[in-house]
Amino acid sequence: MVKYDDSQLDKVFHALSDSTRRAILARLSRGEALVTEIAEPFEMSLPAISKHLGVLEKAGLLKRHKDGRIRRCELNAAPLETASDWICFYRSFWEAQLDSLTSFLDKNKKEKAVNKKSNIVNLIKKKEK
Amino acid sequence: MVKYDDSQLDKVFHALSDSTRRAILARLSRGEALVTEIAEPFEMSLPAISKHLGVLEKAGLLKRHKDGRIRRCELNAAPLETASDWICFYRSFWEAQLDSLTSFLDKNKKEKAVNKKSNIVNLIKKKEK
DNA sequence: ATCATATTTAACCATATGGTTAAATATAGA
DNA sequence: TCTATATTTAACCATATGGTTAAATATGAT
Repeated sequence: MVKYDDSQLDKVFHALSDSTRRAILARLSRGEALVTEIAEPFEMSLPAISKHLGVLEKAGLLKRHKDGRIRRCELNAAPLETASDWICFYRSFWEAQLDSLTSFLDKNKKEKAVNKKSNIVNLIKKKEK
Repeated sequence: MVKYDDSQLDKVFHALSDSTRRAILARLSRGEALVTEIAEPFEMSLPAISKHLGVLEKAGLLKRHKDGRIRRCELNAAPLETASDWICFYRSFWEAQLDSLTSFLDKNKKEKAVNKKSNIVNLIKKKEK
């Protein structure tokens, strides 16, 4: 297993563990926004939002650009790659649980096979709908 | 953006936000284990480990099988798929930041293109080592 | 200079978290 | 039945978290 930066992962996963913060990231995925704009859809005070932005910033997921009186907030998705990599280690486990296609896998080409299987599984899911 | 179960994601990401718990999952990825076995490498009391197991269990990442006096713990990676799906929405963002290959992408085949690009990026990374 | 706007900081509060030790529980074995 | 083993529960503690309101700060506009 590859070695990850524990304290970085702590911060990123913690930042993602709150639905308000996930919603803020979703908002920023549609483009930069001012603090006030970010806060608007939430029934929460501005200081509360400001704290959430701080948590996201410390996790490296958000960058604040001071621009006169206002402050533009920008998504910085890079740290999500580390989180994604960490989770991906477990992909073969959840896919093995999902069904029994795993038995077809050529263990020497595990990663490629897993990707192929993933596509098959998605096709099956779509047909079921 | 697809709709996710917020409280489920809250629990899973929170469970992942602690390095002890991530280490426990890593241990379980090598196979089932007893509570005592899980606790062994940590400089922490058994009740502390027991609490961590509780957090993982509530997130659905761990299953405990009572088997006489002992309790076997098993990894249940399924909830990680939801977390992975959530994060994957942002893949194009971190890849766009990574370099400028993005400009080659056919926006109508974004997902396929992103996968292709991902491979290219990995190749480049390997060459750099 | 004054006032309004955008945002953060400070001080506070209730609850959650991550740890501890000691006691309780359940079961295996002598 | 008595004792040792495996694990959880209870009670406690310090710190962190997520929220509040009020005050401070910084800048733009009149």
